Amino acid sequence: MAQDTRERLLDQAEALFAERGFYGVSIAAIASELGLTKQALLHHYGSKEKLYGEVLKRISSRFMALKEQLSEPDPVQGLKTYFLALLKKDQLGPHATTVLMRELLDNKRRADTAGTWYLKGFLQNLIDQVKEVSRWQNASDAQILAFVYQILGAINYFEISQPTLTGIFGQDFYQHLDESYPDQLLHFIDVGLAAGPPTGN
Amino acid sequence: MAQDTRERLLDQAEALFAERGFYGVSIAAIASELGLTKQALLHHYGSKEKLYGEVLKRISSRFMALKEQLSEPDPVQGLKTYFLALLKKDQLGPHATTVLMRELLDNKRRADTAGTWYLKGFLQNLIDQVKEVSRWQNASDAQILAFVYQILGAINYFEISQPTLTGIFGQDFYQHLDESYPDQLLHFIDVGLAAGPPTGN
DNA sequence: GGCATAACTTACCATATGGTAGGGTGTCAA
DNA sequence: TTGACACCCTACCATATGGTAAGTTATGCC
Repeated sequence: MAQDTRERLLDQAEALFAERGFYGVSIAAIASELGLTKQALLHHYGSKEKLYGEVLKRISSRFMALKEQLSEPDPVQGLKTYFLALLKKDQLGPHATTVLMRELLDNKRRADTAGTWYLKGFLQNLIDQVKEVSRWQNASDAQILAFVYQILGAINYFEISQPTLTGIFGQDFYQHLDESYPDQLLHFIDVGLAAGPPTGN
Repeated sequence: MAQDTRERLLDQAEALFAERGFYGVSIAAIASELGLTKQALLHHYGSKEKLYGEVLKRISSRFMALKEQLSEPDPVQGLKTYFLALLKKDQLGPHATTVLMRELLDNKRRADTAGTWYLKGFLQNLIDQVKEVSRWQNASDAQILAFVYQILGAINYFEISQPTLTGIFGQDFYQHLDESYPDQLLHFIDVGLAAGPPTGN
């Protein structure tokens, strides 16, 4: 039961941090959602910062677990399943990318590298995988990273735009867009990989 | 002079909202940066919410002004200059995209459509422009929007990742990456436009 | 049974925050 | 000169917030 409460607090924290950001949520609000007082939360996690750290830690461990998606015979196929796993939120939970996006935004101020260590491995995995693709074998790391970042941006930016896009174009259109987006993404991964890095012509 | 103070407050507000987010900044902090008290700010803008609204308003007007970039004889070239203008922050100011990204994140909760009206025109412009490209004439709006969103994501996600990427890979590598990114982006716009929307094969 | 410890609770506090009220000063038009 | 107004300030306030202190209850071990 105790472990259960700890975990449920972490779940709530992740959801609320994603929705409102670190400063937009009070620890009282998180605890209250489970019918507890903030002191229960402080008992388990010590401080708001530590709680937030635990949230990040759990998310990054989920990210690391994604690595196995890359182990496919065809490197292109590996990348595609990997990015698809990022787009679908099954393995990361619905709030992971949002929390990370906020973390990127706040990182300028925070300036601690605590939350970035796992990102390094994450990006390095992707870079190495792209290097397996024949057209990219002679590409520089910067070129590869730029390509990877374009895909990541396409995934994450679309993700956080959902409410806004729904508001603008209506729910039906968004649903249609959401359903076709994975194919669109895979298409452009294919095209991008096949085209290779830019040549200075 | 009065107008000057108003504008400087708005500038400061934009910068600080971008850095720390709406809840991360106090109006006292904004005013203090100019050697004023928060009451000076309240005198000019009434409330924190209204100030934030003015910040958004000014940013969106800058966005609208970008539209003229599209009026080039070649639609592909028009898109390229347009996206390039988004990537370089000359015309939008250094904080515009960051503020908008935060706004997208908070939009779920805010759920007001106040900040989205200009986005509709903005996206519609892009959609119409892509339709001018021969390979895309028969594409659905959803397909086009998906493509546009991939580019927008590539631009904006990269933008907010700067501090993190610098932390991970070092300043030199980031600078190199940053310099080559525009070409990378243009390359993949070219490739993506030339490839056309995905065909169901 | 006794006792430590986990898992909470109610009080309490210092601080920060957005906003109100009202005063002072300069400017400018009548 | 005087009145109005813009501009900005010093109080002041209610509320929210993160965190401490200390007490209560349950649980599990000896």
